Amino acid sequence: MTPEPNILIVDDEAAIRDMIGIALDTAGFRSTTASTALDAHVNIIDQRPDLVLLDWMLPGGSGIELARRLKRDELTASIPIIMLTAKTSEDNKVQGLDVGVDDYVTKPFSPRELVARIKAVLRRSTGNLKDKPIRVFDLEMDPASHRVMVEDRPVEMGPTEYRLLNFFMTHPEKVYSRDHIQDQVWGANVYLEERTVDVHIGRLRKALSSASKTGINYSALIQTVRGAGYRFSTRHD
Amino acid sequence: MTPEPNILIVDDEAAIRDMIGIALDTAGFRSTTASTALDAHVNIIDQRPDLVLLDWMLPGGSGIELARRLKRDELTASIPIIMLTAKTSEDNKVQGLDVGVDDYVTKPFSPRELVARIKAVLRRSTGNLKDKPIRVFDLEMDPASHRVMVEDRPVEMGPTEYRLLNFFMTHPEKVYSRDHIQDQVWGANVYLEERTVDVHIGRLRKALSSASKTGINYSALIQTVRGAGYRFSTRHD
DNA sequence: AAAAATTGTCATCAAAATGTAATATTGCAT
DNA sequence: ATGCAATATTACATTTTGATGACAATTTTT
Repeated sequence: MTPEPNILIVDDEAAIRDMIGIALDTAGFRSTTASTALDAHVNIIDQRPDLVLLDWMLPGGSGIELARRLKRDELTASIPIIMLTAKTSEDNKVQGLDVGVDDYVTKPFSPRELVARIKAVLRRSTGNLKDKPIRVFDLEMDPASHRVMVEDRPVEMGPTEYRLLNFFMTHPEKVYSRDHIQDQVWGANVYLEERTVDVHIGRLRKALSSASKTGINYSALIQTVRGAGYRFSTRHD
Repeated sequence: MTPEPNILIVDDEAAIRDMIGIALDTAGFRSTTASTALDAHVNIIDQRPDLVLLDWMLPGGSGIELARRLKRDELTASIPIIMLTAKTSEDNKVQGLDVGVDDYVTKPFSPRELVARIKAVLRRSTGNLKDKPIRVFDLEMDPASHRVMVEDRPVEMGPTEYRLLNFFMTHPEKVYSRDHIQDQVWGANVYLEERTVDVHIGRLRKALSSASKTGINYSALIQTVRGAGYRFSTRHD
C-alpha cells in the first residue's frame, strides 16, 4: 500500500464531495471522487482505492447496489466500504451491514468523526492481512517494513517488482497468465504490452538471483510455464 | 469453455459489427453478430455465447431492456455483458449498472481496450471454477498449478502433450479416434496430418515413461487400439 | 534544477515446441 | 514364417514463445 491511503468519495452532491475531500486532505489522505455509481465502479476497478466512502442515497438508489456488487466480486471484496447516509432509520443500517459494509456514518457528521472511523476501518483491514511476513526458505517478504530480505540482508528492487513478488508469494503453486498478472499487479483495465510482464519478471529474477551469498538461486522460484504464464513454486521443474 | 471464447456482438450498425468482429478475430475470439435485440436474444438462447457485447443505442432503446431481461432470467444471468455506448450521460450509466451489466466501454474505443476489457471480464467470470487435481495411481495432474507429477516429482512435457494428457485423464477407459482427439486437443477447424497425433502420443509416452523412479511405467496407461485409436486405461490390454 | 531511479516498449537472440515426411517396427491374418 | 497394413520413431525445417539489453519517457529523489 502507498504511504498515504487513497480514499474514493462517492456522492452526487459536489459540495459534500469537496467538504470531505478537504477533510481527508487535512488528515493526510489522498482522495478521488465519483458522482455516480458507475463512475465509482470504474474508478475502483482501475485505481483500487484503499477505502470507499459511499453515499447511500445515490440517484436511483444505486449506492446499496454498488456496495453489494463490490462485495460480491472477488476482486473488490476486500476493499473496505463506509456508508454515508442522512437517515438514521434502523433497517437501513441492518441492510447495509447485511451487504458487508464495514462501517456506517450518518450525516451530518464532523470531519473529525469521519477521519477517526476511516482510520479505524483501515487499521482493521490492513492490520489483519498484511502485517504477517511471508517466508520461503531464506527469502522473506515483510509488508510492514515494505522490504524483501534474503538471508537477512535487504534485496533491492523497484516497486513493481515488489508488488509482483508479493503477488507471487501470496499465491504460490499456481500458474497465472500474463493477463492475470497484469490485473493483479498493475490493476484491471490497465493496458500494457504482454511482453512487459516478461521484462518485469526478468528484473525480479535478476534482483533475486544476485541476492544470495550462499549460492542459492532464489530466482528459480519464479518459473516460466510455457504457453501458460508464470508460477511461484518451491518444487523445481 | 471452448478454446476460443465465443462473443456475440449486438449492434445495429453493420460497420461497427464488422469492425469489432475483425478486432475480436485478431485477438483469437470467435464471434457472431446480431443487429436487433430479438435476434440477439434468440442467438443467446441458442448458442450460449461466453460474453455479449451489447450496444446501448439499439432502435427502440431495447439494448438496456435486453440486458435487464438477460440478467433476470436465470438461464442467461451468468452470461457476462459489456455495454457499448456512445453517450456518457449519467443516468444511463446508473441504470446500466443497476441492471447488472459487467462493464462498460464508451465509443469510440480502441480495439485494444475492448479486447482487454473482454479478457478481464471473462477471466473474472470463468476463473472462479477451479479444476480439481486428477490422480491415477501416482500420476497426478493439477490444472491450478498446470503441472503433471509422477510420485510427487514434476514431469516435463510440452503444452500439447499436457493438453493431450488432460484430455485422456478426464476421459478415461474409452477409445478415441485420431480425428476425435484432434478435435478435442487441437480444436475443431484445425486440419492436421493424421500421423501428427501419433507423434504427440509418442512424445507423451516418452515423458511419462522416464518419470518414475520406482520402475512403474506410466506410459502403459496410454494404450494403442489397433484400427480404432487410443485409450487411457488403468486396465491392461 | 539536476540527477537518479523506474517505467514500458521494442528489437534481437535463444530456446522450445510443432507438424510433416521419411524410415523403422510391430501386430496380425494367412 | 511372410507380407501387409497400422503404428512408432526419428530427424528436421518452420513457427512460436520467452529472455534480455537498449532506450526514451516519466517519475522520484536529491
